[in-house]
Amino acid sequence: MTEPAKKYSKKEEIMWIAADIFRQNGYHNTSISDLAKACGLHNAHFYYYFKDKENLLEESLGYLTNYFDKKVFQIAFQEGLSAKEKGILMLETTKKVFLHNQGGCIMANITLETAQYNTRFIPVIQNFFNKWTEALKHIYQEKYQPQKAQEKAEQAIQDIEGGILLMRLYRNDKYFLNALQRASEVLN
Amino acid sequence: MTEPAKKYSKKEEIMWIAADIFRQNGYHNTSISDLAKACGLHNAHFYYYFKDKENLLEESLGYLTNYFDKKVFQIAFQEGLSAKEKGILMLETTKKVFLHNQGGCIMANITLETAQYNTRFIPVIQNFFNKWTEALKHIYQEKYQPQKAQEKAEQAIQDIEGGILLMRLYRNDKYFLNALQRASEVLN
DNA sequence: GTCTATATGCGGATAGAC
DNA sequence: GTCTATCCGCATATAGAC
Repeated sequence: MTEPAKKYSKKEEIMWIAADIFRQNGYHNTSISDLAKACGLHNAHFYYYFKDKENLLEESLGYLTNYFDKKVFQIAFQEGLSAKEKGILMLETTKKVFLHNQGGCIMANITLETAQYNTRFIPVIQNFFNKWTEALKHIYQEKYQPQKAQEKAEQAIQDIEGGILLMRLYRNDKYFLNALQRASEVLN
Repeated sequence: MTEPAKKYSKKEEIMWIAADIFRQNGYHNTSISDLAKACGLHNAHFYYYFKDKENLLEESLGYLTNYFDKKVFQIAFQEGLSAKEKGILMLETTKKVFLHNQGGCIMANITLETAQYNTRFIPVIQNFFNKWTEALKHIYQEKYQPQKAQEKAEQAIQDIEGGILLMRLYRNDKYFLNALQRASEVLN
């Protein structure tokens, strides 16, 4: 979640910054002008890269899912580490990512803000949570049967997302950190 | 969460309906016109009851917290029931309330949509979660020490709120229902 | 690829008649 | 208390010059 070093395309840089603004201010409360200011672009120039505002967010969410997959979820499938080590490493990375820049999870935010009347973002966000669940499940499977590992993974993700909610509401990390702790204790 | 029978004031009826629209469509994506249509009022008439849109939501959230407290959270403090009975009754009521009308929790939605840049709704939503936590903690205390009961209550609420998120994302109740199940198993 | 100008509509909110 | 009319600003998006 820190700014990408160069070698990234202009479009990728825009998606990166846009995702951060959307996460903090919400979809409907973020204007093209807000994004333009943050990106150092003129309003109209967004429509050169993206068809419209929805498409911009949609592509940003996909880009971010890719980032999470490479930087976080893939840890679960690394060779040469024990389940406990992979769990701790992945949850430690999860912690850094969700605490970045005042914290929060754009996937959860967008889901709760729009899911009821707009299905456009649903598939890409489902893809994010599918990958996350698969990763945790894979780790938990070294200790539990597949069905049980799946349940534990879902429970951990729910606990973490609920923790992020309370963290933002009470401006206190503990709820989120406790959830991470519990997710790693599953492997004890 | 079903419509209130009459004997409620016009203002209460408005808050009730408005909360439902806000929950489904989000704060910024709900216009005064949307609310007016749903309430059978003219746009301008809202400003007779409420100072502005923010005040309308703020009062609605307070009204709803009151409703939850009376109908759900107070179950924890009823006389003549065992902890297990109170837990099951309270969680069963929780289930009905959050599954109503396509489901979702307006407190979580508004927090994630606005908490980063608008502190106005924070106190009333904190009050909601405080009351919920106190209620669950009180039930769990018949089996756990206060500190442990507090942790279990927070964990249950996080699990439930994360479950509501996944329920809405995947259009599948199971995540939410599993969380309720786990919250009641704490008492086994 | 980048910028200026602008179309067009809807948002929240108010004034004031009845 | 209720309704009509309306102000004003900002939103998304496009046209088109350079």
